[in-house]
Amino acid sequence: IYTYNSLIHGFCNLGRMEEAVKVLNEIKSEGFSLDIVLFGTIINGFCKKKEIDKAMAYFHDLIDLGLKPNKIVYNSLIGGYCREVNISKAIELFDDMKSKGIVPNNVTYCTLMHGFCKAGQIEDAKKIFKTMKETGLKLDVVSYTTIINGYCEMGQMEDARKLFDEMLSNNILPNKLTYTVLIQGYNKTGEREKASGTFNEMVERGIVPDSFTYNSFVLGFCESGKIGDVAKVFDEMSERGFELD
RNA sequence: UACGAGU
Repeated sequence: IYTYNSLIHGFCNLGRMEEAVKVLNEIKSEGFSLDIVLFGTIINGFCKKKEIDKAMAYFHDLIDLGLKPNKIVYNSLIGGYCREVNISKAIELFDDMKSKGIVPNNVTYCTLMHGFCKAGQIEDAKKIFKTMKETGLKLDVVSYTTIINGYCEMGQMEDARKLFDEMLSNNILPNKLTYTVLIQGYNKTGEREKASGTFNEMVERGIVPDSFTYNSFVLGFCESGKIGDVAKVFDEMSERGFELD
């Protein structure tokens, strides 16, 4: 059943849900019973494909079979609704999960914060972040990067930087996503020097930029018409063995 | 064996 699940997971990652479902049905016809992990895999697959209705159908199926939805299943579904910016449905599930005694974790909260940010509800995202601290959850790099990204999208770079510093003082190490988010934020506000400073800081910390980081960084130069700097970065990328696509 | 952040 682990093997089957891995196979289904693979199809889900490729977005090939018809085949994922086929494997799931094959398991049933071979007389195995579906477990919560298999449901979790298929539900998450449909959530990622923005087919939340199908995901919800499996959610009801598993309940009908007498299985109990767990934290992962709820997190996936909450993420599915957030992806289509249906915040009220996401919150409905969030409440439902809590009413069943399931305690939200970092993933749950980050998913919600991300959803709020996407919906432009940064204030609500901030509230979630506050709740996370109050409940004594161990914030991690994803928690911080998610909320920092919310501030960056609003162009509130002073606050973003404050949170970044707070993160450091809590001994949570930023990664390339954290830095990329900051660079994009500085691009948004037109603070080119800070974008460059952030990029340099990242490299000094020994964090290796990837194509997302470089793209964001270069975009800043493009927007200010500094084509010469773009060429410089391209050269550096080639030296680092990056294929320019 | 399934869930969260960046162009």
